[in-house]
Amino acid sequence: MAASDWSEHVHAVLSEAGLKRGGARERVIELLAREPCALSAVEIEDELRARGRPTGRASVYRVLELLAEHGLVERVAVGDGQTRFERSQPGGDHHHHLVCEQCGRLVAFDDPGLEHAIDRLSERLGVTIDSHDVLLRGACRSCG
Amino acid sequence: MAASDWSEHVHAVLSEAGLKRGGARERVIELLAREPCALSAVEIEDELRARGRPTGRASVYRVLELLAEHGLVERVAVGDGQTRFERSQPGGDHHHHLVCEQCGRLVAFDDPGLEHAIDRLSERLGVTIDSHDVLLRGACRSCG
DNA sequence: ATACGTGCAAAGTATTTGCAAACGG
DNA sequence: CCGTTTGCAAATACTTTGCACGTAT
Repeated sequence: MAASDWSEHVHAVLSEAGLKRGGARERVIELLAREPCALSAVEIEDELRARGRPTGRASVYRVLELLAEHGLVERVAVGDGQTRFERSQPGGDHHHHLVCEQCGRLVAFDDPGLEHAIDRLSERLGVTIDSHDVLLRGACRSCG
Repeated sequence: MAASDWSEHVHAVLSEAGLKRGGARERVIELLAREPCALSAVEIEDELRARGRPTGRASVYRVLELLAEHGLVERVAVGDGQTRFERSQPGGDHHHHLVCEQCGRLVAFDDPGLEHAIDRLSERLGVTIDSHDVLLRGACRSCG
């Protein structure tokens, strides 16, 4: 799903829910649409300010919470004390992350074998899995 | 590895590192030795106080940090704003967690298929993976 | 008009740090 | 003794909440 499609999808869902548009929300959505990978609320706030579109921190958090409730963004926990967010891929398509222990960068990847292993695991355990996260720590290609 | 073995192992490593024993550290280690699954610093502090062995919060954090540095505990991030800790299994043996969205409980499991999928993934991506975490969200057996 | 949206400031929670006193080897 | 460990309190960092004002429909 392209960035612009995601943004349209978000607007459709929110308007369907009877919500109105507003500046802060538009700014956060626009930013997330272009930045596909895991940003924290503070990073979003800083980036918006840097772009000359300062936005209240509370609004950023509220927008992210709203988007998460509607399944429009995913929360990504990297294990530092911050929650990161990224737009979700409605096609059931999704990715996971590798945190490079040297440069600190977040690298996204996907792997059908991994997804398959999780499906089989769900059957074996006899539990229902709504969502899952896989976090790898190691050295990325440039650092390794 | 049994609880008492872990505790001995911890003492051996720390004494090897030239560290001295102290009350707070002993209390945290003893608790972790008996509780094999993911406790947060605050939970540890509360539990110790409940057992009539109150321990300063800062000490709990310092002990956990120390144990983590020596690879004696693993950090487990469940995505609520807290870091949890559990003793690590030196046999290379380790487990992952399912967070039940209904009762909030943490269920541990392990799965060779999953570990295998991650090994193959590491080769495919051409990266070095030092460690990994898998977090499932869903309904546990009692709730599902 | 009337709900929804926003920003500020204050409060809340998790974690870290500075420091002086207590303690272990 | 001397360096480690501890506890308290203060500082930090992230996130949430209350409230008055602004705005979209």
